[in-house]
Amino acid sequence: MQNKNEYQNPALAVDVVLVSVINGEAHVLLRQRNEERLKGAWALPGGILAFNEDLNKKASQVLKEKVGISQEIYLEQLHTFGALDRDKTKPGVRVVSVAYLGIVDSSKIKVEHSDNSTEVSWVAISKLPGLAFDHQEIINKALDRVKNKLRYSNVGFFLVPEEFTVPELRENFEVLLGEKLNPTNFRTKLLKLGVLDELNKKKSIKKKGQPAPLYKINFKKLAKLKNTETLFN
Amino acid sequence: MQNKNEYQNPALAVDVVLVSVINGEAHVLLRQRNEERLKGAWALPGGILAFNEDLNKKASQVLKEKVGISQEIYLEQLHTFGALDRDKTKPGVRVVSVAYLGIVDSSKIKVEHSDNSTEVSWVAISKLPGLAFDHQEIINKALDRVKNKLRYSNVGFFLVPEEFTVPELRENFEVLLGEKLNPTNFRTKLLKLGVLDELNKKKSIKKKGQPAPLYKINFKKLAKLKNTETLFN
DNA sequence: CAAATAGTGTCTTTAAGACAATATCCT
DNA sequence: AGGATATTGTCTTAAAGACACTATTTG
Repeated sequence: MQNKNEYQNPALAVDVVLVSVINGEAHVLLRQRNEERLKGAWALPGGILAFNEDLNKKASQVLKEKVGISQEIYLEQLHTFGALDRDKTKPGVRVVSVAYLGIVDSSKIKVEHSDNSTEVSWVAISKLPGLAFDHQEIINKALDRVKNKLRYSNVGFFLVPEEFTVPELRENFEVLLGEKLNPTNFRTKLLKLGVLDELNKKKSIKKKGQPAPLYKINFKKLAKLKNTETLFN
Repeated sequence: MQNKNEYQNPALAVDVVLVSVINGEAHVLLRQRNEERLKGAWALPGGILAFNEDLNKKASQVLKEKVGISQEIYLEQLHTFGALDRDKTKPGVRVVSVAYLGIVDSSKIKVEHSDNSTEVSWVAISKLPGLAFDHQEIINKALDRVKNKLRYSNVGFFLVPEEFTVPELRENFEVLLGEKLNPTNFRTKLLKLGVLDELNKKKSIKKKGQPAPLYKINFKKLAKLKNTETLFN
């Protein structure tokens, strides 16, 4: 009955892992499926690539359609998952997933319920429910990638709102890297990069102690940095 | 009952970029296609993923089937290419390619003609012919990845034969990075990594000057290195 | 012995890391 | 004032880079 499989192509899905730090913990954006298949299960926003859809455009389109995000955000291709058993609930079905990683500040992101999602929500990494398919594995890979990229690139700047303080940014790094960073040295290196414009305002994040000055990223200067000019390298 | 749309999924190909340094220049392994489609064109070794084939196993299988390589080599997933126009010669055809990157020492690799390849050959980057599909773009991405990974990982060790000299390894780095490295400092850092066993033999690569001592990689020690312990970081 | 290549030791410069001192805000 | 948080400056240590010097081979 399934010998048609020989010449049938696997379906191609695009799944997106949006990562953000909220209240001192890493979160990812999940939706509760409203499709027939695995209805009610929590999963990454994703969709099947149609025959005439461009792969690179699909990720942002998935975000728009499934979770109502129409803003431009930082997205990069993460990895393609094609294990035979990645859908353990239905062995005959074959979907290969091209996963994308997005790094955002959740407060910038306006999420809307689409009728296609029962529920959309930022979920803390420590409180992830059982996820559909191999989405847990995809998330693990995404967090791993973030951790590495924070060290040898400047994607970390996408984690903070337009106006932010140095301790705020540092805390985001600490959360995702899983280690404390020396506040003094972090600050020194950050400012030496020369991509921050100081605003004449201050903000007290913790509601105690000295408020920290607010900065804004100078994206023109950021774009001019070489590959090797990062916070850590 | 199968949904008709499932038959309209794009085909999934796996293409492999094997990179090696030969005579002081970066090379990639190419084959001349003997398939009906684009017969005679130079292309990366690749194949279509069957419905019941595991993605991760496909890359090494492609190498075996298309260019007769049955050895275990270092392979990692590179990127998935899914532009609508990646096959410019036949707009109706849709193939999404999952590209893999392999880093090898070509002298270790035994290539065999399969009846499915007219010709198989290591081709210098500077002498690449026009390639099928978007394979030039895939190669560019591969070389870029190698360049980056040499700086923050230890994949460089896969470039040299079992027994090699420090200047040999350094030259491979220089070629792929596109810049000269200070011999003294390269050597110092390399030996400080502590993953080389010195053999009691010497070898004169250039047939002139003082012969350099031969080393062997201690893979046990190499495996124990942390992510952050690399030649450059 | 001269030319070529490899390796060693040293010095300078730069970055990383630790830490004490000072500043600012809140209650 | 006292606690909490932030920034500044300094000191120490480690790594990176430059370079002169020595060693070993070939012709």
